Amino acid sequence: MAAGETRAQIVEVADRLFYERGYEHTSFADIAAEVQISRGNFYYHFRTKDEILDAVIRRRLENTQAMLDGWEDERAGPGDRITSFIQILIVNQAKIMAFGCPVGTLTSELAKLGLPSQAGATGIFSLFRHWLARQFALLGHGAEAADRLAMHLLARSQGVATLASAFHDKAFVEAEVQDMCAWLDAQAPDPIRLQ
Amino acid sequence: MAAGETRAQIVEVADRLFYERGYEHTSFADIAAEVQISRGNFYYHFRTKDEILDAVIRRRLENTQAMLDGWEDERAGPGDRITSFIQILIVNQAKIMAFGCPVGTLTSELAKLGLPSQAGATGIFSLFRHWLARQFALLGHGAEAADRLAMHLLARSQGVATLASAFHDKAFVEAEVQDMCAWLDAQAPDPIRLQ
DNA sequence: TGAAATCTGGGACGTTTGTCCTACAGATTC
DNA sequence: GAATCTGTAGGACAAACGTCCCAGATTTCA
Repeated sequence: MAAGETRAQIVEVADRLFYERGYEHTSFADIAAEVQISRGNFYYHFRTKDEILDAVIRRRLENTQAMLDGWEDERAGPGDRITSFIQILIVNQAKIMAFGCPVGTLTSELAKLGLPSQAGATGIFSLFRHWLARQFALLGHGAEAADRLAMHLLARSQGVATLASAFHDKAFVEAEVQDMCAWLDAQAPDPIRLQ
Repeated sequence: MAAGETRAQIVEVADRLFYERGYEHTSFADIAAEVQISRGNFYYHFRTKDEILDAVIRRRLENTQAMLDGWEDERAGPGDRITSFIQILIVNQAKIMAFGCPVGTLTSELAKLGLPSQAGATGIFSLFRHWLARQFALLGHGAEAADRLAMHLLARSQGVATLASAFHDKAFVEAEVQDMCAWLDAQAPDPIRLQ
């Protein structure tokens, strides 16, 4: 098999398992079994668990950045782009109700484990934060206000994800998404609303 | 030592360690070391890890109920009581910034582990949910609207806790708390506001 | 073609995990 | 005072963990 291919498969499976089972509760053997390689081969690509975690976080950073860039290309107005962010809760509803938000739950777990990779996981949050802040700035808000709005929206979506996985309540998620969209509509400071 | 005393100490330490390190990352040996008892003695009181988890969840249910009951006695109006709930984020700020919300992070972890105790952890959320809903009902909202408001506020505080532990941003927590209090002020449906 | 580099499989290591057993100390009861 | 019950200590167990080594298979390239 090609050089990077096995490695990429490992990272992809690890990414999924870390999300579904948690980092600590996922073992080398679990990942190797799903990729269908031996533990020895695994060790050739990743020598420690921290290395896999770093690779997974890097992968998530790249995927997140790509998703945000994609929205920036597809969606004409900043309001529509922010709406795309809010709609993640609908698009990924099934997974979120089962396992929570991938970013939030990983960050929480790493915070308790006290691993240095915690900073990387927070970095994924930062991508969303700064991207959202930029969109709010495009809506006409000053830098400080835009960041506050970004953090506010990020917090709300995190809260919805947490309660969604606790109560498995689809109607609650939909109501909150609608509420966030309505809130967004009210955040255009100038009379020219979302174009 | 008296019968229940050692047992109570075990549950108390386990409660703290499950919060600070996570359930999975806390071992029998960790708890026994902090209580300063032998693993053998530990086994006399709790035969499996699930038993400790159940005891910890029961303890949290009781403590939470006691806290809510206390607010019901101390605080005259439902608005003040809800404010007490929001203020948890300020009172427990240091711990929340370090380890997140005890309820939210435990629920997330158990959801990934697929343990049957997950229902118990969600029960702690339910205590807050129904207590908050009752307060909103006392403010004059119908049962359905009161529950929606309760879930909304619960979600917001969860989101703030998650981002607080990710970014360690004290100012953000304070701004969100202020915002939630302002939001609460606007939720009195009749002209007679919080008394 | 043959040597070198890359990739893979299978097993081994020391440690830690949850779980369990047994022996003993102190109190309680008859 | 003997017998019983309750609480404690310390060690033993198999399994799983992260980590590591090494002998081949495969590919690369001179």
